[in-house]
Amino acid sequence: MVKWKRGFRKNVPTDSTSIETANKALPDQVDEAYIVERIYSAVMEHRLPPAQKLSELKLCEAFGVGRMRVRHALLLLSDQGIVELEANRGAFVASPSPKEANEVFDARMVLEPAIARRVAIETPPEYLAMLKQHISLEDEARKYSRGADLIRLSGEFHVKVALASGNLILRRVIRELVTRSSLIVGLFGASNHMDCPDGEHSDLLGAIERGDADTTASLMFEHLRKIKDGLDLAPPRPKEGDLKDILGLR
Amino acid sequence: MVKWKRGFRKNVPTDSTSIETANKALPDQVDEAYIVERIYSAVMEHRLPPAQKLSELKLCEAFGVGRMRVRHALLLLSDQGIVELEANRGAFVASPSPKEANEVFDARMVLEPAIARRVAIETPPEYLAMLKQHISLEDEARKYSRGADLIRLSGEFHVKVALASGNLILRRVIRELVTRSSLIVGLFGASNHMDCPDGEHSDLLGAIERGDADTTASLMFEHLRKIKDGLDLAPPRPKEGDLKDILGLR
DNA sequence: ACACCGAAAGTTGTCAACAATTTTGCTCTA
DNA sequence: TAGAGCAAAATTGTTGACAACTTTCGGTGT
Repeated sequence: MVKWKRGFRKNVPTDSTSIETANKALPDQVDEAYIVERIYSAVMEHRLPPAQKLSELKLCEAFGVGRMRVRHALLLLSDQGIVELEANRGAFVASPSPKEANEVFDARMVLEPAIARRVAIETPPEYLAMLKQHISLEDEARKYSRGADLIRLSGEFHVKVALASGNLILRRVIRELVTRSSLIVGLFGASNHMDCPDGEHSDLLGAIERGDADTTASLMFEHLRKIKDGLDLAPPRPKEGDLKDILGLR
Repeated sequence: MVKWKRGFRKNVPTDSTSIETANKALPDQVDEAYIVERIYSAVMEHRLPPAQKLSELKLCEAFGVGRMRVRHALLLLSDQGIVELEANRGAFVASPSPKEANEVFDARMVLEPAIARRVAIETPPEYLAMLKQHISLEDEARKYSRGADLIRLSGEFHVKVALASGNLILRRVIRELVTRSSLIVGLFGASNHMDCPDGEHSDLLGAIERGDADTTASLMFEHLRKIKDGLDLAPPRPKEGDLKDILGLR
């Protein structure tokens, strides 16, 4: 994310653990980019639910870092729509409104087909191999019903397609949208897990390998439409105060 | 940019003046978004040249703000590639390498035709009017040879096209790329100002009005290609140390 | 004159204390 | 018991001082 060209950051030895549950050893250097990265991941894996409070203190302890680092990371995340800041109240995982959800998928349906088309037209072979390998990872996760992995992999596939364009800017844009989509699916996803349609990624890769640009683009478009249609965006999310409606009182 | 939901930071007219020289009355309350906005504008108008040092102290004085605000703004800008941070050395207006320049235009040539196509297919009429008015502004600037305005307007046109999709996410993405393009044109622009070809924006708008999606997309693509071809990206910018080569010594 | 070295000045990075605001919990009253 | 009001606790926002690092400048020796 943010790179310091000549940065040396001192060690922060801590065996403190995770944001929530996972326990990976912390790297020697924890900078904003790392914190952003971890929160990204946690959102992608539906481990951080929308509207989750992200307390500065707890994040400081979790990462073994001063408050400044955490605040910087949260500022960056808020700029990308992953986190919402409320003055004097703190940071919360974003909780997109149906309107915003629409906007995100709308944007994806415009951008991703174009990117996929471009990838179909010209892909460095190493990226093709990467995509193939990714599909097999997805298959494996599906085979053994590793749901959490499947969710993450489903999103990552789209990021990797963008990466296969060889253009890191495109990757960054899509990554941001995919992460927000993950929140959206968590919020509005219907019970029947239509969010990761079985063979579609594989079909897409097939079209890319054949160099069939038009098919690739339209497969991507339909794929996204299907995901979006699987959501339940109709009823505007209750603002606070509509609780009575929700609970059927009144 | 960053929004506080319950913060009363009065927001401010975001019109363009310079950071350094022009003196518009500062708004009552200056927040990060305002600073970011102003630096954006200054870059768009080629008033902040690439590699320009952005000293914290000077920015603090210019905006009449504490160091924290300035640092937050710089962090956000660096995340968007407008500013580069070097540890212990400070912030500089980004100075894209030819490779990065390629990447930016590459991304634009993938994304913008897709967005323009979408706009051609379906545009709310108020946005059409906005685009028309913008073109007349450009014409006027050209007529009276107001070069600085023309540069800014040329870039803004692309942002407004994205805005005409009605999708603020798309607008944001394009705005970021256009701003970086402005830096790139400043760095690599050939002397003959091919950067803002005369009638092309007008042609584009024509195709949009006709609802001719394919033509719109291809006009946009060619337009960008023309701009990119007008750049001189061939010789990798000298890294420090290659001075001897440049001067023909050795 | 030139290169090298070191101290001083200037700039950025970090931390801790303080101020402002929200949230929590308690008490009192109807 | 429910609710309003108030004080305490907790959390966030801000400021200023200090540490770390870079750059500049002047002196020294060759």
